[in-house]
Amino acid sequence: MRLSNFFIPTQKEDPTDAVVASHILMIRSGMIKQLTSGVYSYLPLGYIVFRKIEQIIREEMNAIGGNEFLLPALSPNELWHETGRLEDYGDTMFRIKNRELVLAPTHEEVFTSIAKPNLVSYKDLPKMWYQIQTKFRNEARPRSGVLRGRQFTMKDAYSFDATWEGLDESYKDQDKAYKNIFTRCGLDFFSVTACSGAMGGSESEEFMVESNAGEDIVAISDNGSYSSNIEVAVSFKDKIGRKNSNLNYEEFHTPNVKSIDELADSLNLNDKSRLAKSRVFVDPSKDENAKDEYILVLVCGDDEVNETKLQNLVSLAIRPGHPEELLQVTGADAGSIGPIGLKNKNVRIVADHLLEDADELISGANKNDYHIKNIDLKRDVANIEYHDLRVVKDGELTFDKKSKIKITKAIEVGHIFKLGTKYAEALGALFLDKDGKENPIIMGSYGIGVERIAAAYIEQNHDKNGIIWSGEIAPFNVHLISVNANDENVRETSDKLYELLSNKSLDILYDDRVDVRPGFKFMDADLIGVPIQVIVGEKNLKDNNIEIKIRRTGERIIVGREQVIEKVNELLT
RNA sequence: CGGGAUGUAGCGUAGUCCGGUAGCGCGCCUCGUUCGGGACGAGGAGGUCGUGGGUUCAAAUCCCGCCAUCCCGACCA
Repeated sequence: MRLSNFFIPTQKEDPTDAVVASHILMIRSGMIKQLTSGVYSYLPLGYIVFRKIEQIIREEMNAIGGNEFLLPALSPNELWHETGRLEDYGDTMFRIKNRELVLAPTHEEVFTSIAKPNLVSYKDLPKMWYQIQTKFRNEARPRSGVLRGRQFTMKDAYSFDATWEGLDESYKDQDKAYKNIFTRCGLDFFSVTACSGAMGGSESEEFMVESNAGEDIVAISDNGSYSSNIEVAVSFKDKIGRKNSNLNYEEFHTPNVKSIDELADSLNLNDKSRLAKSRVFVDPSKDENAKDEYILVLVCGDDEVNETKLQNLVSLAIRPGHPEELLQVTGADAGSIGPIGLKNKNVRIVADHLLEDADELISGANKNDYHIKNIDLKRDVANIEYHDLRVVKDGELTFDKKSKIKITKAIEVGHIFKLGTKYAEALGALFLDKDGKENPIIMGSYGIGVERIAAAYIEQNHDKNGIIWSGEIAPFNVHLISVNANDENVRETSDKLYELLSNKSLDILYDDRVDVRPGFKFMDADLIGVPIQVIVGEKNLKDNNIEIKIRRTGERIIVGREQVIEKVNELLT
C-alpha cells in the first residue's frame, strides 16, 4: 500500500476525549474515528487490523468444525419475548421505534430458532455454529474507546449437543480454540472462572488480559494455579470464631458514627473483624400480589459484601435498599443497622462464613446513634444462615493454602459458557434421542470481542511514540520509508524494493510521499507501529546500503541493498 | 440513572470571574528556502463561540431551559 494513496489521518496531539492508551493511539494512528458516544467509524488502518483478527478467529473456529453464518442484526420482539429476555435485557437493548423489532445484542434466540426445525434428531448433533457480527447494546456509559462501545463486532458461537458429555467436549474445543486465537493475536492472557450471570448456565470461563484499562477485577494466585473473576473468587481465611466470654449484649451510645471506620476509631480498635457490617438488600417482588423480600447481609467490618455471590444465593434481581426502605425495614439509617432488633421481623438474615457462630460482635442497634456490643450470633440471632458472601482481598491465601492471591484489573476479551437447555426449552428446540424420546438441545455459548482484542493488544504493546505491532495482527509486515522521495536514486530504489517485497506476499506500507519531510515520516512510522521499518536514505544508499529498524527495540541494522529481502524475511520468521 | 467537568476553525486551546474589535499553536492554501526524527520565512483561507430563550444600547462572557461529549459511580453475557 502506497501511503500517498492511503487514507490514514494521523495526529500529533492527543485527543482530549481519550484517556486510555489504546483509545488515544487508535485515534492518533488513524484507526478509528468517533461518530457519537460509543460508536466508531473504522478507518482503513483500523479495519485492516480488525479483519486480521477476524480471520484468525475464523480459522480457529473452522478448525474445530465451526460453520460460519451471518445472521440479521434486526430481530422481532416476539422472539425475545419467548425467552423472557425482551423484559430481562431492559434498557440495554436498542428497540426500533417504528416497527416491532430490536437490534440484537446477542444471538442465542436467532441461532436456536434455526436449530429448532433443523436439528431434530440426535443424528443431527452435535453442531458448532458461529458468526462474526455487529452487536448493538445500549450501554449506559460507553467508555475507553472501543473497549466498551454501543456497537461492536463480536464472534459468537453456539454449540448444540445431545448429551451433557457432548457439551463438555464442545466447551473444551472452544476453550482450546480460544487459547489458539489469543496466542496468535499476540496477547498475554489468562483465563478465569467466571459467573455466567444473566445469561443462565453453569460452567463459565472468561479470557482476560491484565490491564489498568480493564473494567473487570480478577484474583490470580502467585503460583498460577488459581485465577478467578472477583465476582466468584474464594480464598482461605480462618473464621473469627468464639471468645466464649458469655457476656450479655448491651446497647451503647455512638453519636455521629456512620461507618465501620468511624466505629473503630471511636472504640480505638485496629481489628475491625468483630465489627459486623450490615447491609440491607431488596429482592423486588415479581408480581403485584407478592411482597418485596428483604435480606440483611452481615460481613466482617473489614470485608465487603460480594453482590454477585449474593445474587447467586438469593436472586439476580436483588439491589441495595434505598434509604427510605432501610429506615422502614430496620428502624435506622445506614450506619446503625444490625441483626438485633430489626423493625421488620421477616427479614432474611445471612452472614458470611467467617462470622459463623461468632460472639462478642459489635453491630448497629437499628436505632440511630446506637450500637450493640457482645452480640453472639449463635445465641442472639435465630434463623441466621451462613454462606460465602465476602469479596476476596489482595494477599489472602488461596483456598488450598498453597499460594497467595493477587487482585488486579483486566480486560475481558472472551467468554465461554455452558448454557444448558434454557434457550432450547424456551423456544421448543427439541430432538429425538435413540430411544425416540424428546429432549431439549443442550447448548453452549462462546463470545469474543474483536475490537477489544485490538485495544487490549495496544494496551500491552505501546510506548511513548506509538503502537508496537507484531505477528499476525500487524496491519502491515513492513513499513518501507523513502526518506527523501525527491532524490531520484532514493525513489527508484524504494520503488524497486516495494515491488520486490510485495512479491513475497508480505503486506507492505510504503511511505512514498514526496512532500513530507523525513522526521515526519519517521514519527508516523513509529506511531503506526509496523514491526519492521525499511529505511531508504541518500547517505546509506551512497554506500549501497539500506537501513532496517526494529520498531519494538529501536535496533537499527545496516545491510547491503541486495540483502534487504533476505534480512526482512529472516526478521519476520 | 446519580455526582463532576467541558462545549470557541479539521485538531489542541486562550478569552468567560470583571459584557464592548473573537486570539494563539498545529494542520490547510500560495511562494521561497530547506530536507535523517513532527523545519523556517512571507502571504492567505477558514468561526451562526453546542443550542433555544431571557436580561442589556451591546452577550463567547450574565440568567434559565435543552442537547452533546468526557470522567467517577450505579448498571452491564
